[in-house]
Amino acid sequence: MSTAPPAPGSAPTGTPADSAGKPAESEASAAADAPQSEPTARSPAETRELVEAIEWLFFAYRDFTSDPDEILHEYGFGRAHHRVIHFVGRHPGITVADLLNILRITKQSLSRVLKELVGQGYIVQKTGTKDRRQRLLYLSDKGMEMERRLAGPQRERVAKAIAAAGPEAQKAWCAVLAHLVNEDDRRAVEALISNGYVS
Amino acid sequence: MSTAPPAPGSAPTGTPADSAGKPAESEASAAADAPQSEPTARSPAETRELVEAIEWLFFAYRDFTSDPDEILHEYGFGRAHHRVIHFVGRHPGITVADLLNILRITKQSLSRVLKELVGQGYIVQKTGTKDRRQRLLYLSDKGMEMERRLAGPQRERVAKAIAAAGPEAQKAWCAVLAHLVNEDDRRAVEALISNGYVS
DNA sequence: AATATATGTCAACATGGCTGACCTAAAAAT
DNA sequence: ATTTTTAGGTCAGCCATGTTGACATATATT
Repeated sequence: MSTAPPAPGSAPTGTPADSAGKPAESEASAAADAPQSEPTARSPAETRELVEAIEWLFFAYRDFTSDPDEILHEYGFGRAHHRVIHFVGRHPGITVADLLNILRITKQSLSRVLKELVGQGYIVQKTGTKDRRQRLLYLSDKGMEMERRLAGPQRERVAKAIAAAGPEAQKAWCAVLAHLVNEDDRRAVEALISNGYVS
Repeated sequence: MSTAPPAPGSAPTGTPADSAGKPAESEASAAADAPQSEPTARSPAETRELVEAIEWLFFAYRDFTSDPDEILHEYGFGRAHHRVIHFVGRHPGITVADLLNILRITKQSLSRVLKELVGQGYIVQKTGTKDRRQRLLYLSDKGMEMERRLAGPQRERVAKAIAAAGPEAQKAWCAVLAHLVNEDDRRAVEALISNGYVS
């Protein structure tokens, strides 16, 4: 997706996210005000590599989201729409509550884009059978076509990047990404991602 | 930084970006409308791994940007401020034009946050010596302290993720990230990142 | 029958993108 | 020396997409 997760970080939307900067933090640094665990001591070299890794993430995310953003513009949509289209596409029949949990936005924000997508026929809603309060969400044919257009260039970009980085890069890449996710959420996200290949 | 690159992808402030979704694209897929190169044919298994990698990036970015976002809130700032603070911190004396090129936003947008940061004493400006039209940007002591507070938790997160993924993960991780950046910009970004460790 | 849940909706507001027009001072070109 | 270009700023307004709070409805659950 071309999203920069909500405001969290943005940045490049996404809005890619923001990173960190600067030299060898004197002890005073991060512990200054936050009730967090003391920052692990690191050598200047380690700090430097860390800062560089963070900046690469910023720039990578900035460009990663640029392809879909352009396409979305043709439709008059934004990143928020892409996120919804993506997750509905990957989890046909997903509920509004699940979507809210994934996107970490308010129902009012979701409502706005969802209304547009349903109104213009990209997403269809069906009343849940087990629980009739639920609105199960599906892509229409039109929605699937848009989803494919959005996904195409982004997958191409990621595929090339992984290929260029060598054969074993994919596992390492995903492992780091997984460990960037909050520990509390990691198992749930993993379940979501691996069971998501519905059809 | 907690940015989600501009809208591009958007999100957690690191705004996280949007990803892609869905099953084994029938040939028609991404080439449908875009004048791009034909999407490389991929097996369902390859597609699946690709989609999963993209989703991990979304969730990783979402959480990656969450730490600074909270701290920024204390100051009454947003991700946009973090991005500026970060790059000024890492490139003392950076010009407005360079910053615009990195952030890929308009000068009016940058102006808004820069004005606040300068007004509240987090950033100081000096007139360029070679070219007196330039305003060279530096963090004040106050700005450096904020920068350290913002960077701390984010570095901690990345350091732990890399450590958890194994020793050689860092190189692979950065290699993939570098190749996600637009090819045209890659060399410039690399130069920026590696010469950035100024002090 | 009472309560809790899933979802929707109205209204108002904040942030941070954007465009367009226009201004100044300094550098570079003629 | 005059003109043009460049670095930067500024005003005004718009748009996308977050937020909070209050309230409504239908269905499940107790």
